Amino acid sequence: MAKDTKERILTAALEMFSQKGYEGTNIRELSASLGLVKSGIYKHFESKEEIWNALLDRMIAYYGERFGSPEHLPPVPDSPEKFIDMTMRMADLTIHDEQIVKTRKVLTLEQFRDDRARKLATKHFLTGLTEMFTHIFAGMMNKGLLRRDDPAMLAFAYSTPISALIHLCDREPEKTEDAIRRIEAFSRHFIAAYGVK
Amino acid sequence: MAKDTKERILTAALEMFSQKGYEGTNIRELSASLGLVKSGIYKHFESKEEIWNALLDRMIAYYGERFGSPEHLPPVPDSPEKFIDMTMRMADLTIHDEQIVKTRKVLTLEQFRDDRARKLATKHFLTGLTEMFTHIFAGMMNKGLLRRDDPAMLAFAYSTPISALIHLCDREPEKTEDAIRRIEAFSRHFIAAYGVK
DNA sequence: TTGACAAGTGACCTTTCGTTCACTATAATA
DNA sequence: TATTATAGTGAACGAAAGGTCACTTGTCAA
Repeated sequence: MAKDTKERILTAALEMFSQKGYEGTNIRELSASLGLVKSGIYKHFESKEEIWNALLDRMIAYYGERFGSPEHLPPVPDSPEKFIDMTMRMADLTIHDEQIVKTRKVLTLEQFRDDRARKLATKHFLTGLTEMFTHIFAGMMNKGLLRRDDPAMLAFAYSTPISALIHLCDREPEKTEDAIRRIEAFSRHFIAAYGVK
Repeated sequence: MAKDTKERILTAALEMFSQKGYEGTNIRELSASLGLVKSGIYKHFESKEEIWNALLDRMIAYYGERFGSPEHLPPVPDSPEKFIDMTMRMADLTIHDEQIVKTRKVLTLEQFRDDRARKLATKHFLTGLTEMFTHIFAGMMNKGLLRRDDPAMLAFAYSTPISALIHLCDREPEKTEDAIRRIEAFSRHFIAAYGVK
């Protein structure tokens, strides 16, 4: 039982960093949560900072694989109802997927301290969703589902309110159900305002 | 040189907490930034945690004074152009006022650790602006400046994109100019979509 | 002038931090 | 079977953390 220890350390580090931040996390506790004694960690990483950097590497790579390339863009929905479905599926995933939630929390906590975290935070919190919806809205306009307008502006106007509610879920998980309802209500309102009648 | 030391400590604490977070801040450095030696601080506060709580008290009180009561609501603008002016003045203040910026950063960093910070963060980042614009939009609908619609939904759709750009400024200050331009562009787009022609 | 008190100092305490190191157990390789 | 690399242990380290305390200084009221 060995070779995956490095992975297990990173997983535990994501968990702790997302709850207590980098400074608030200590190696003893981190090792203990893996059933190790603290010095054991140093067989796999040279320092706490190296753990942090490896974790960021993983988060950046994961983001690239998952959202980075055009072929991962979702298909353009061909009805308003399917558009709302897609939004709700995406929201559900991003709110409930533990790894994604923890990644967002870590980026929230470390965005002012680490430059790579800063950049990745902007992608997660702003540009990522906006770019995705820019593509979708351009497609929907071509299909006549949406009024002709600046797709990037619409994408910004659509994704940032949803993003705000996702942050709310991260901060106050007990409001998750309400937030999901509000995402759907907002989505329908948006279609009512910009959809082609 | 004496009685205001408590205030100076809180000011310095806001500065440091906003940059390094609570855990990342140490009392020696904090005192040094005031020209004190660390034990001097303990003449004014019993512990680091008491400084934190006092700072939160101040932030909560300040928020209450400034945004908490109905009489502080801005007047309902009586033209689209004045509405945009008001938005831009507010954005400019909230992006450039150092105390407000530091408060947002502290709340960002400590929202998962401290319950009062959690609640205040939600006010700062979501409900505060939304409530304000709900009032303004209801007024503008009455004046015939805005299409009749759910004012709370419009306020949510209007304030959260602006909030996202404010967060961007906190995170990447070099993008401030661009963000302010985008706030204005969004504001005009919003009026074009929902304003009465 | 003196006494009292608040403000600030510097040495010191304990705890906890990240890190090191000599050692052991294990399991695959030669 | 002997060897060797790998993973994990436990004691110890120096540095830095938060906090205490006896002491000095400066200010103002009595």
